Amino acid sequence: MEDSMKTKSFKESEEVGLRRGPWTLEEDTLLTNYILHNGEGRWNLVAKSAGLKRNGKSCRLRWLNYLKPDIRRGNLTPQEQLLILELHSKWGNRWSKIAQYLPGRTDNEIKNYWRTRVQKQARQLNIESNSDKFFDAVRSFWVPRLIEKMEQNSFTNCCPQNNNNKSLLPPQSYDSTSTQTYTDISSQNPGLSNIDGSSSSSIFMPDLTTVPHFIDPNTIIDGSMCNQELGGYIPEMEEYYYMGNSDIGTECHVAEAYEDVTQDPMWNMDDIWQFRE
DNA sequence: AAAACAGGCAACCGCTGGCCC
DNA sequence: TGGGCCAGCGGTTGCCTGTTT
Repeated sequence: MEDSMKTKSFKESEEVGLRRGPWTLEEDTLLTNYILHNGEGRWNLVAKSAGLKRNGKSCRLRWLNYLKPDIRRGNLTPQEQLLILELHSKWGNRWSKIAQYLPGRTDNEIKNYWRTRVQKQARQLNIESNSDKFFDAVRSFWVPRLIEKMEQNSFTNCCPQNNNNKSLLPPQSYDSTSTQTYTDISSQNPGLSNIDGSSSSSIFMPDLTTVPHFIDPNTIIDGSMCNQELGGYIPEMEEYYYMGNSDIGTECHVAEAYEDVTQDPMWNMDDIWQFRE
């Protein structure tokens, strides 16, 4: 960034007495309390009314990326990573659009993930992160390994329960108030037409019938709840979808155990790339 | 133990497009 | 219709923290 521009902006902020840099706990509290009582509204007004010496932009960013109650924290799950890969292949760096399909995740977080993890791996492989070569590497190695992780997760977190009880009762929701349902939207949403495994121009979303490491059909039955995690969120429909297998339960909630694995270092992206060795 | 380095992420920036007057 | 204001977006920076030397 050009120094002169930076200096100018900084001076402008100083001239009107605006704070910059990291937010304090007190500022967070002021902003949160104000929004919870008055709603978001115009951000410049929010900043002023809340008694913050910040500009509206800064308040908006802080709220959307950090303070908003439904923000999810922790590592991205393999499911989320797959979805990001898929959606990025469709839309490129349209972070906010991609974020719409990952509830609780912010565009900033996804962008950071892409730059720090995906592009890092591309660099280490010495290939362009948007090149065909990289896409091939992702399709051939990354996706199967992510799916393998999901499979492990199925056995670790879901299947013991299901082995004891074959019922299709949904696991506990991570948000007990949520009534969001899963729907097979493979035939409903043209923008996601490839998620049912049919042929399409998409290169990332795992084809459940052809990806070599994918769970076998028997596992899908026994671990049906787990495998409904192979999906995403459709903002327009306010619904979750899962990929294919429309014969399994039509309503399901996100497993609580699912939250736990997001904290697990097993989801570290680096070990997914061990094929390099 | 301390310095150097690298990675991750929060926050900032300028640009763009939509809305309103 | 055009100008100003604002929110939202993607790109970039810089700080903090963990790791390595």
